Amino acid sequence: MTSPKQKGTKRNPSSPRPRLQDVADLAGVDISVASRALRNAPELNVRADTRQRIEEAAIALGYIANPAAASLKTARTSSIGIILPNLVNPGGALIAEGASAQAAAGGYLLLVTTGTPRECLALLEPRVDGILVASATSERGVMPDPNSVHVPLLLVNRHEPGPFPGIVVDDEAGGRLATEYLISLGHVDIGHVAGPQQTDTSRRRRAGFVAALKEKMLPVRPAWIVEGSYDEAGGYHAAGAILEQQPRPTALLVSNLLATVGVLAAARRLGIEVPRDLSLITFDDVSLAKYIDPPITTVRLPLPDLGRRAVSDLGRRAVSTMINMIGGAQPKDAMIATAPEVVLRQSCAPPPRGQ
Amino acid sequence: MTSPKQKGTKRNPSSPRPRLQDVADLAGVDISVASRALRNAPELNVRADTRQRIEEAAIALGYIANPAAASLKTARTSSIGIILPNLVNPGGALIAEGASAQAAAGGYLLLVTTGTPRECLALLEPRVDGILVASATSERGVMPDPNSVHVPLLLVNRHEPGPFPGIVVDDEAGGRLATEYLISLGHVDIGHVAGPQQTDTSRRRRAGFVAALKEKMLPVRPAWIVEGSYDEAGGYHAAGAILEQQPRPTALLVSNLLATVGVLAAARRLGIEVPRDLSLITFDDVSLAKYIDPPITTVRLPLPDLGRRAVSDLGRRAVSTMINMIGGAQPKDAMIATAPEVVLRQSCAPPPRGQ
DNA sequence: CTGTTAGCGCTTTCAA
DNA sequence: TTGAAAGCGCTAACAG
Repeated sequence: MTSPKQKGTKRNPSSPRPRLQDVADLAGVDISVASRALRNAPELNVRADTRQRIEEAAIALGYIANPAAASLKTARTSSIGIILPNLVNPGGALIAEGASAQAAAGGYLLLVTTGTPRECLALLEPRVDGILVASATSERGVMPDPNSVHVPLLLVNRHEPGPFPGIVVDDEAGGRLATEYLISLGHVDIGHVAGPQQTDTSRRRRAGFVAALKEKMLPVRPAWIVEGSYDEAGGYHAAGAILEQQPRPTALLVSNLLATVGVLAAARRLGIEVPRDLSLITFDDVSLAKYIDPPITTVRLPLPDLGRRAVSDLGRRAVSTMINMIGGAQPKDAMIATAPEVVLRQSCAPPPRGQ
Repeated sequence: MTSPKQKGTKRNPSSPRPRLQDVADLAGVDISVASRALRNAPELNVRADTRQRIEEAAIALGYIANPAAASLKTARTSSIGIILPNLVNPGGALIAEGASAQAAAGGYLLLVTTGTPRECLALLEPRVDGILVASATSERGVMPDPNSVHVPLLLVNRHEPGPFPGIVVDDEAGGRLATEYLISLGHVDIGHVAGPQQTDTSRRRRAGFVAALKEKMLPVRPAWIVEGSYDEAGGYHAAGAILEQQPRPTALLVSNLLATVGVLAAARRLGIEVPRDLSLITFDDVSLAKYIDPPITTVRLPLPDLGRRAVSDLGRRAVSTMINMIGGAQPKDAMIATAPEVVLRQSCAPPPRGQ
């Protein structure tokens, strides 16, 4: 695929990158003046015409500052890191896209990595001014020693007791709202395909589910609450375990959309028709939800369309908060207050007669 | 969300990061010796016991090298950048995950960004040793001026005439294989929901489709080849345009899986049953394909399961190639040779009688 | 308003 | 085998 022995070749395929000194020379000024002019330094002190010469020189040369050098001097990197469990689950991808947009707006580059915080930290930490963690954090050994992290760290969509603040959407309210909606349709026997209970999000969604049932004096049956991973296989197996029981629930709150695809597959296998025999409601209002059969009723947490593409508000807020933290703020856990809403589609119906 | 005025606060929440000098002091050696010892420099020249003292000191202090300083000195960053159109489409996400794994294995950090190459370049280029571009590149104005890129650049899953090499899987063979499979079932009237024709991948898939039809002396009807974006909406509208025609095809090759979800929705709307009235085959063998209804027959290009999760072989190879390029290699366009294969599921059947 | 200067933390000759 | 020293490109005092 590549020629085998080429060791001595020049690394840069084209001309070497111009340095600030080159710009200064071309503009006929000192390098320090060029530095101030190009950075709009607060104590600018550069005449407008001088500055224009410098900017023209920079453009003429295609000058781009060397961030390593700036970083060495200023001890900041203008980058923010985010650690996700993976890229294929739409929840994380949405957060990352929102975060990326907001970071760019604030003059930061977002570095996206996948894995556990422990794995990613050594690589990421020295290259960024702050780290967002959207991976699961509750299991032992996935979080780094707090003493070994030297930049602000913010948990996204989870909070944990401990030194690190978290920013979350109100998943509990979402779980509660979804459950109340099912109850309002007449359902009494409601189960829950829960997400991995080591994630804070899943625990909060489940807590909302349980709270709603209790409030309406409906029974909470532990056998109808089954945990599964946030993907099709997780939903498939958890739903199988619930739906093979006798009696079985007439409605299910499912942890996320991918799992719901698995739940639908399990229901088909068992000859259970959605929504006639079984109502389904879930989270993550991404476009897939409205194209599958039946279109899935979801709870939308604040992940609105901003601009031309779906972009995660949570990701945006996480980055704003992080930029404040980099500036020295020490926020406590924060809850994004936007009220969740049910997006009606066709996966819910009143319970079958007789039940 | 954050306390408003905290300007003077220390930036680092905990102790300052230890420097190499601290390690050297603790080990009682010169900083340059510590540098060599920790990096396993080729001309090592450090006694084993000295080296052990240094390593122990590094661990005791939790030393992590400052990449900005190293980078400034060595003019390399140990990072590779990848530019994707977005994170929500599983194709790109898979490539990024594979690339990330391979980069880590080679001692590189993968920086993931989304957007057009032109947008991302200034931010990315000075921070990485090489750039992978998996965004669309054919439209005018999305690629940067070749003279302004000073690091190796590799196009992933596309190739274009011009200065930048590309690495692709054999999408044309995939399109051909998929079409031949449909023909082998007896289909004669076959349409194609094509991806955006400004992407090289889509053009190659389409070329394979057309080639297979011609080879078998079957008619190629332009009205049955409709272009749509790589998402549910794209598939929905393109399929609508094809299936509302009279006569309509009995089978469709669809550009990707998300689009196929849209095609299924369009077929439902028109009362067309899959696979009885219409066979569907697509690309992207991700887990969603086997859980939706009906499970979708796909062509698998080399994106095998490596390790515990689906990881893109294409992403891995792109990174290996890039690491060679960083070392000076100048590869030509490369085609990953693995033969595509049909993954049989339930979206294909012989054409309905009479046709 | 502009120029001089002293490093940021690390790597890499080169001399001891 | 180790140590001394010169920067990498940029920023930020401070002096002119």
